[in-house]
Order: sequence, then C-alpha cells, then structure tokens
Amino acid sequence: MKRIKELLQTEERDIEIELKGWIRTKRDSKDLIFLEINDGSTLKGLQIILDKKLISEEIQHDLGTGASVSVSGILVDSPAKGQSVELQGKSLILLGNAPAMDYPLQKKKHSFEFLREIAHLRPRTNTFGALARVRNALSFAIHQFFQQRGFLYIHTPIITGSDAEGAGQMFQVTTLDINAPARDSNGKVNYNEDFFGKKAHLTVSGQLQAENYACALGNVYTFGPTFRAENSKTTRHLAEFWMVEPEMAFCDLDGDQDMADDFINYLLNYILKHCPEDLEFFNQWILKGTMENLQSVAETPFERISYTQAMKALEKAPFDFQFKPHWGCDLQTEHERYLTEQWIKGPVIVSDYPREIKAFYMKQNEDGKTVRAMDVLVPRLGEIIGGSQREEDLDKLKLRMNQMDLDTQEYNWYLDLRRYGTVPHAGFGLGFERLIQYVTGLQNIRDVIPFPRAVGTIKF
RNA sequence: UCCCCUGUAGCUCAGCCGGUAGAGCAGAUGGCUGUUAACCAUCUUGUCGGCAGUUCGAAUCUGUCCGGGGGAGCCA
Repeated sequence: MKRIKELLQTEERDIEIELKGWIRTKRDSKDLIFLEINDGSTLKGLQIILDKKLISEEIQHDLGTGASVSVSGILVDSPAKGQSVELQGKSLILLGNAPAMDYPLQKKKHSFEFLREIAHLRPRTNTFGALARVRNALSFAIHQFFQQRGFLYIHTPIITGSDAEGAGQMFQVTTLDINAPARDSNGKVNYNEDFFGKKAHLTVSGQLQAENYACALGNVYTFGPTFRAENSKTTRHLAEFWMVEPEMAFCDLDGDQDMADDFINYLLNYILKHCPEDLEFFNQWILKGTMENLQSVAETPFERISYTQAMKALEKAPFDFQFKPHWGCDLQTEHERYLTEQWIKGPVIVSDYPREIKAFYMKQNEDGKTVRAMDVLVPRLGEIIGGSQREEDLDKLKLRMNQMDLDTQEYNWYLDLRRYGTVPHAGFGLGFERLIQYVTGLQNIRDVIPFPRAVGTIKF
C-alpha cells in the first residue's frame, strides 16, 4: 500500500493503487462523487473520482467528512484544475462511517479553543497534522544535530529526590495515603514510610544529572519530559513539556552561546528543508511572514549583548515601560519584546545577568555582581533557551548555596563533581514546545503538544 | 496568585440603552455530466452557561458560581 505523499510525487501513471485514509470532503454531482482523502502522510489529500453506479446509495450517504475508506483504482493525470493526479476509483470499502449528526469536525475552520476540547480528534485537521509532522521532524533533527557532533544521549531520571532544583514548583510523587499518611512522633508526615524512603518529585530539569555525565564523558544531552507545578495560565507555559538539555565539559559561556546559535540555525535549516509544505501552511493560515523570518534567522548568527548593555538600551527606549527597567531587575516580558522586536529586530542572546536573579549553580564573574548566564530571546515568545557556564569551584558553589538557603547535604552527589576532577562546563535548556511555537507561529503552547497538561487541564 | 475580556443552534458569530431569538456554515430533502472547503432550491435545530435578584416583562440590568480566552508574575 502506497501513501499519498509518494503518490503525489510519483511519475508513474495508469497504475493500480490501493489507498486507505479518511475523507476530508465530499462533492457530488448527478453521476459522480469526488472525495478528498487524507492519510496523514502529507498535508495534501488525493482526489478520488467514483461513478455513483459503483456504490450503493446507502454507502454513498455515509461517505461524509471523517469516514474511513479503502479505495482501489487507477492513478491518472487529472483532467481538471486543482491537482495534477487523481485516483479513478474502481471499488470502495467503507471501513468506518462518521455520522455527520455528531462527528464534531466539519469541512471548515474551527477555533483552537474548540479543537482543544476535542484533542483526541484534532490530529485529523490540517493544522494538527502539520504540527505532528513538524514536531516529529524537529525531534529527529535534535538527535541528529547532537549525534553528528559526538554528544551522548543520556536518559536522566523523571522522578527526583532533590527537593528543589532552582527551577520552580514541583509535583510531588508519593504512594502514601494522602488521607491518612504515615506520621512521625511529632505528627509530621513520615517520608521514611514513603515509596522511596524520602520525599520525591517529578523532575523540573535533567541538568544536574546531565552535568554528572558531562563531567565524565565530555558532551552529553538529554531530551525528555519535565514538569512544573506552577499555577500559571499563559500561552507559554505547560505543566508537562519537553526540554532539550545539552551539557558540555571543557566549555565556557562563549562556547555555550556558539552551540546554542548553531543548534537553532541547524534546526531551522532542517525544518525548512524537510517540511516546506507544512511550514507554508502555517505561513499562510497561522502567521504571515513566518517562512521569510525563519529563513533569515537560519542564516544569520544571533546578536549577543550583555545584560548591562540590554539595560542601557531599555533605559534609552523612546517610551515608558509599565515596569521601569533598572540594573538588577529581571527582564520583564515587555522588556524582552522591546529588545527582540524593536531594538535588535530578531533573536538575541543576553548574557551575564545579575547574580541575585539567577540559579545557584551558575558561575560567578569576577566583578562579584554577575554570573555567566545566557538566555536566547526570540520575538513574540521571549525566552526560548536558558543556559549558563556552571560554577566549578567547590567553595564558591557552597557559599552561594548557603546564601540561598539550600541544603548542601542534599546536593553532596552534585558537589562531588567539584571535589574530584572538576572542570569548566556549560550547558543550556531549550523548551521544545516554545521552539515549535516559534517555528509554526502558533500563539498558544497548548496547541503545539498533542495532549496538553496545564493547571486545571488534563482531559484525554 | 493578581488584572481584564467572554459564554446565544453542532461550529463561527450577530442581537444586549428590557417587550421572550437570527445569519453563515454544518445537517436533511431535491436538483446539477468533473467538482475543488462546488453550486442552486427548500427545510430542521436553541433550558441565550448555572443559580438568585430587580421588573408587569430579562439573552439584554445586578449579584454570585462555573467554563473559556487574554495579560502580569514565575519560567523553558
């Protein structure tokens, strides 16, 4: 059985074909039925022409949007405009009908809000089919990029015993009876009785474990799900999302930035080459200008500025921000958008942030005020990558952890990297769904993952 | 957690200075000798998100609860 993607490309004609797929639209006249069939292999469908005499009236009636069919026929040049080839049907089997009275998808545009309510059926639409193909292609490209460069793919754990990893609220994992948990003599929950013998959570990042392997094997990466229990209802946050985290030994912040830049450029070039049809669809229906923008970004290195330079630019901005920028404050959404959309007019890497607003593990600069951190900001979305050179000096790291009230005992295994054969190393995290948003132009992050999990949302 | 918007037919939406509902699409029926999200004609569909209040009268005004969306913060 050939798929539509192949059939649309083949030069062969007058060959016998068996095709299976789902009906997108039906158009009929007195004697003929035209079906457009999609099988998911590509955005476009194949047109089937059927003589009404070949099919019982009962089946004709059931050939509506959403029904699944198997058609045998001859692939021919189409005499009509609109497609170059079509299938002259000889026989048709209705595999499963989709009663129009209650099948929710129609041959028209639906709102994203409505499609979210039928997330189990939305992959049958053009947009979500294209998204699935783009997600797939970019996942593959991510592995290919790192594999070509000799990085090892490390499977970091999903369940973690660390109480906090400096990256937001965590989901607790427990087998204790939440109505009557084991308690100690002080009446507090006794985690010795819990499954792991201590408190456990879903990971918020594979970074700390990736560092362990980088500091043994050189260059590694993880690509897996991560979880944040933050109560944030926005178009850029999910409770469960996928993150790519490379970690490189003998690498400083400059090398980290180079890698981030190469990485994004590679992914954009890959997707432009392998999914042009799907991207063109997004360009036309979701966000005009995406194609052009991706092409230009894929070719040019990112601008790099320091946080301090960014602050100066913000202070000189020709209008007032809601939140007045000052050295030491974190970049607000409005600041990021100004920098990327108006000042640089493209993606930008901002580095060397104030120590106070960044995580404990980031390498401290000699100025005593800033750390070797970098964020890649893109227009419309803001932060798509966050990374840093890690602090490899044991004493400095411990001091910082104490200042931030972290239990160094809990992190002994992490500190051992600095005790024994410590090396400069660096890495970053890329939010996969934000990358998909960037590439497709889709506004809401809940629409770029098959089954979104967000606060209050876990149907399907 | 805070702020704003919104909820009317299966879908998208109009009606909202009060007088108990309407369009397009979808659906049904018929027509059309190759259609392109076909076209033409006819027809069907509603606890106007729930509850309470104001009023002779509420889709319309008020309160409240629930759902959806957007923004902020946090971040990827």
